[in-house]
Amino acid sequence: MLGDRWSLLIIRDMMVRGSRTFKEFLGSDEGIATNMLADRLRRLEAHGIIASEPDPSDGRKLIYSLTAKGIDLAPVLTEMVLWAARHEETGNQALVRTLQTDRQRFLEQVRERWVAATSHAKPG
Amino acid sequence: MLGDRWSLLIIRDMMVRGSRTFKEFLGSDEGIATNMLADRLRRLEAHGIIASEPDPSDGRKLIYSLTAKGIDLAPVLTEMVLWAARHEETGNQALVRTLQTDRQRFLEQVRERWVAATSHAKPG
DNA sequence: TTATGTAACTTGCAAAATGCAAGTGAAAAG
DNA sequence: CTTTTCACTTGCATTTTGCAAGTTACATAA
Repeated sequence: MLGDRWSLLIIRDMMVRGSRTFKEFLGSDEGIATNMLADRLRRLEAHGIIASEPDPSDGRKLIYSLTAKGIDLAPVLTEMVLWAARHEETGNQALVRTLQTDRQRFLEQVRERWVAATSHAKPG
Repeated sequence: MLGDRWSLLIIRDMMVRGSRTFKEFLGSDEGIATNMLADRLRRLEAHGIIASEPDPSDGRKLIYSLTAKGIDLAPVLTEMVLWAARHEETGNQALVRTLQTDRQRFLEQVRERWVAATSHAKPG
């Protein structure tokens, strides 16, 4: 269900880079094709990992966000980043150091940010 | 590099079920085809995640084992299992409870078992 | 020591997934 | 009202996957 090249990268972009729209996902380093991106977003939404809603200030845009199920993948992604840092050339040095220093704190912050963003999006 | 359907399942089988040979991998629930399995084992070995050596007591068999890089994926797999347990129907209830109770202890045991197995395989 | 079995693959081929390039339609900007 | 922008879709070539049927080297049983 996450066993393909793109799904976890999309989720990572949402969690780490804060990507929220189709165009922002396209801007990621890996270069996903538009049809693939559309398909993966559809599947992730079907699996309840992300949700989408129209942007109130721009009718063309859709805002994608992580569900609770999606944000719960943070520990998985975190361990992947730490593993890659130990054994592969790694991209985001700043993130790696943050995680190495205090992973638990980082995870709490991710969740807090998510709760804040979620609650003001759907008040009630 | 782990972004395909089979690689992480193979590693999981090695860590959780203790699979060590081609045939044992084939016996897994998911039903991987022999050509796929051969290809994935080759790739994982090329990436330094697993290693293989001939079975001294049976010249037909190859014994696959996790490298240090491979065993370091244990935290990733652990978090995946916990995530799946929270949000999906989950298979190995006993494992899930173990992880929920004391993940850190479990990871230490995995590593100890690996060190023991590795050191008597290559003494020195 | 010959026949049979088994382990770890390989090969051939059809089907599915992927990726590129070029649309499309609706909404926003100029 | 024309041009852009955004989120896609479509068509098609390429690549990956998966099934079934070999193949080769070793092991076991008669």
